[in-house]
Amino acid sequence: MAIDRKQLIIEAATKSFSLFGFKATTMDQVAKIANVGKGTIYTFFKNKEELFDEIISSLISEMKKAADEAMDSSLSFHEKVHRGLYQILEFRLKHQLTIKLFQEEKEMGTPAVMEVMIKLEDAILGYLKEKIVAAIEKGEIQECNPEVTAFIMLKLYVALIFDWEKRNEPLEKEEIAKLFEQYIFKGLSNR
Amino acid sequence: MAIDRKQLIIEAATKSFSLFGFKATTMDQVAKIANVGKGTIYTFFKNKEELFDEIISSLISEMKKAADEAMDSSLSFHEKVHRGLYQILEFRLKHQLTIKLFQEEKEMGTPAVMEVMIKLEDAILGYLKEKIVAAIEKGEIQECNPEVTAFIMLKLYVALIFDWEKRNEPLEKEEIAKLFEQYIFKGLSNR
DNA sequence: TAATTGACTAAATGAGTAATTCGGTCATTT
DNA sequence: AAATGACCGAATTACTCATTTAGTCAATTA
Repeated sequence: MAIDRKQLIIEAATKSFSLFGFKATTMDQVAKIANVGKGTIYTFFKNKEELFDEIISSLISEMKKAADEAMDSSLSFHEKVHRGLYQILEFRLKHQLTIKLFQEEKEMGTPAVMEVMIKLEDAILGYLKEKIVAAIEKGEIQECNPEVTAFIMLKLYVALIFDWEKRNEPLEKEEIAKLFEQYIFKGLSNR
Repeated sequence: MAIDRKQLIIEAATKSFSLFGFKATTMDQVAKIANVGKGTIYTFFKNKEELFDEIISSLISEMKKAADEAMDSSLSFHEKVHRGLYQILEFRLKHQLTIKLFQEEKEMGTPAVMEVMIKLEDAILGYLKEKIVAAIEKGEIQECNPEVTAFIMLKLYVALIFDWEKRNEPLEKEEIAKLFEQYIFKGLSNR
């Protein structure tokens, strides 16, 4: 069988997006890295954005897989959410592509990138929401609005992992888990 | 007594910063609005940034005053924090200057504005921290790290008031209070 | 003849630069 | 002594034009 040109293109584009970002990646460059004529790219993808989208979709799948693997059905809901969310946010910190895109979103506000970041956040929120709905059904947690709860959990994590670090010493993974438990799962009150 | 030129300048600058932002406000413009020679501004303020700073300092005082007034010593800690924080964040939504600066920070990243926004956040966090320390001493809430707790409370509020609205129907004041109570003060857990 | 290619085009970009604007000063005026 | 605005160098902006880029399509290849 001949070489899988589509796969070559995806790999080349992923490499280039990770290295230079979306805007600074040219289709000529992708074609060259993939050892493929530029026209060939357009037989598989309608345009640059669609190529980008396909790459992001696999990224989202990878994230879900990583989160699922970090969970263990024997764990409490609280531990599950903590490990899953932490895994997803670690992903952001470790994978070149997500780092580059995060930076490009902030610094240049490239529209295609902004769009894709919203998609990414939606995927995380949807994933979380599923877990929350299941936990309510199983009676593991109180009745609550799953949408708002997913939103609060994600924001709290992002704040603790990314925002806190901007002005303070980073928090340890265990500290974050403890804070998460203390606030979301126990509450501060004395009564 | 002759007209208070310093006050005129402050008022003119506040108006212009509110209307056009920091960067787009020129000292000539401020002088013209204040009906004052440009040189006069420099007898009261070292430079444009110092003028800006003085305006922000009064803004912070105003915020503190508004928050204090919204609290009532007969209220529970939870109600106090909710009302105080809500007041402060309402302030942001209602006052032209804070709206403009918030926008300028995001869209243009003007250095002087970024600096001032950090100062503003620090003021809010410091204020919150004080209230938390007092509440721990009085036994109204559990032992906790006041810095982190203030940070979490502010982030949660900002998320619920500003970020949630970006993609969903705004939450009512009462809903926010309820969510705040449910998560920070009671916790989600069933155990 | 179906898949692949790269020269080509119109549109977008950005480097270079000329012109303008701005923050801050200070000699003059009030 | 206080206030002013013309003035200055630095910074920003507006503009131009050469280059680059996404996407097309006629020619080529297998």
